[in-house]
Amino acid sequence: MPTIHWFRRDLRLADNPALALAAKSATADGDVLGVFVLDPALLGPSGAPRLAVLFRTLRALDDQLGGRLVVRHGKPAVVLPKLAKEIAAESVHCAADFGPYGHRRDDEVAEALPVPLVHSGSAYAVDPGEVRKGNGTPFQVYSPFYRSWHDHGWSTPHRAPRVDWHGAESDPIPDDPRLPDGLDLPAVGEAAAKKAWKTFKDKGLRDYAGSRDRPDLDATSRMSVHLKWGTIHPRTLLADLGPADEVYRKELAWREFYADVLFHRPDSARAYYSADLKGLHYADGAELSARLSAWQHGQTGYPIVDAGMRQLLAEGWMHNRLRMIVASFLVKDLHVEWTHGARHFLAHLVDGDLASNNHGWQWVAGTGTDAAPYFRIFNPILQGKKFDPDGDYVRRWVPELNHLPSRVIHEPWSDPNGAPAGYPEPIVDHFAERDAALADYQRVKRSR
DNA sequence: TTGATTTTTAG
DNA sequence: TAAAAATCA
Ligand SMILES: Cc1cc2nc3c(=O)[nH]c(=O)nc-3n(C[C@H](O)[C@H](O)[C@H](O)COP(=O)(O)OP(=O)(O)OC[C@H]3O[C@@H](n4cnc5c(N)ncnc54)[C@H](O)[C@@H]3O)c2cc1C
Repeated sequence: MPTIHWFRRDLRLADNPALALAAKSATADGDVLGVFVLDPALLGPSGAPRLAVLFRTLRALDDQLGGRLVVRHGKPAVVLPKLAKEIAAESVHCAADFGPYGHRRDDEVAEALPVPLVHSGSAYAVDPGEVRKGNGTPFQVYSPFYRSWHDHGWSTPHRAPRVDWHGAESDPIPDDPRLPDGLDLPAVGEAAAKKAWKTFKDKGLRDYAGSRDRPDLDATSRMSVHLKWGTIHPRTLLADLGPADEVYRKELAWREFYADVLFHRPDSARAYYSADLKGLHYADGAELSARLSAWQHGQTGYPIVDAGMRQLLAEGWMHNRLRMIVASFLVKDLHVEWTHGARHFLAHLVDGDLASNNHGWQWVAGTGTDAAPYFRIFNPILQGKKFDPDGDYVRRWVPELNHLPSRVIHEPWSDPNGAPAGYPEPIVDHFAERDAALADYQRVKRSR
């Protein structure tokens, strides 16, 4: 009898424990049916790069399965039972999916299925919820989590199982949405992920610690999109790291930390982890929409912010340093509640992930666990000068400023030749807004 | 992990 | 004058 492997965020064959189990469980030379459920709730309001990356990843997987990947539109709790009956499957296998809806949705699926739903593995080296403090409570601070996580360890990667793929009727994988002209999305799929990792491991890892904060250098691994859809598993990355690669390992551990936090506090996906700052004054009405729109379209008049936001719209990716700068600017300079920014990010990032994104935002907004204190306010001019010292990153994304010398590119209004035409004036005065944010913070703190 | 600004001090 | 240290949110 055949089994079903339900592909979720594990769109790969190698080191996929659930798939291995599905293959092993198929009795009497049975085979495995691989299905991906295109749940509208999973996609949400997604930008074109994000959708294109998913569809391309699915196409790559379909190729690996010799065209046998079964794609079905709908809710897992409806699609999977139907499919299981259709092919008289013996069991359904999948990786555990953590997050606000993961478990609840899976209970629903398990209940609706005529056969067992078997979980194994997850998208993390250490499953969320697995490491805890000595007293059994979850970690709230990163560094002790890291030590415990590291001590816990993980298995070495396994090879892809040999699988005979079972066919069934499939909905077509949707065509790519219209993309901006000349856009180069990253190559996706398991083979591309492996290749990208090898290139980074050989060429980028050594300089990572020193260059990871420089958006102009493109010195990071860009593995986030692959980790998002599971075309590579973090175990594979971790297995290649030596003692000298501590900095990179710690970044991977942040992803695992946030997943762990979300596991214990599923509500923190959309709601404040800590409600302490709920009383801050935030823009609303017409002011909110005007500011949000200027920010989203990269028209704030702060070059480093605009460069980042334009890259996000165009490519669906932004350097970590830029994510922090633009998030800080939205929350502390434009006084827009972090939830608006998080929604925009999630729709457009090709690596958009509930745990990392929402806790990244809560880190910036000062509402998360182990977050940056609210009073730590980024100065967008200084950040630009420090981390994009020659202005090359800004020039790449803000052509209006192409001609400016490095000296003034992060503050074009101070150009002795006058502010450049076609580029907006600063939407707000950073120093005034900084003072306003601090004053409001004091007010909220006093009132508590 | 991921600041900014002001003040002090070395050269 | 720039780097280091102290202080500030
Ligand atoms: C406001 C904000 C929102 C973010 N949203 C997301 C998101 O939706 N999805 C996402 O994957 N990352 C998110 N991050 C984290 C980080 O910015 C990206 O993971 C990173 O920029 C991806 O590029 P990279 O793969 O080249 O990173 P590298 O520097 O090469 O890091 C390697 C891997 O480590 C992990 N990692 C690195 N930094 C972080 C971090 N701060 N938090 C969690 N994991 C990290 C990622 O999986 C990344 O792929 C967010 C950060 C902030 C500040």
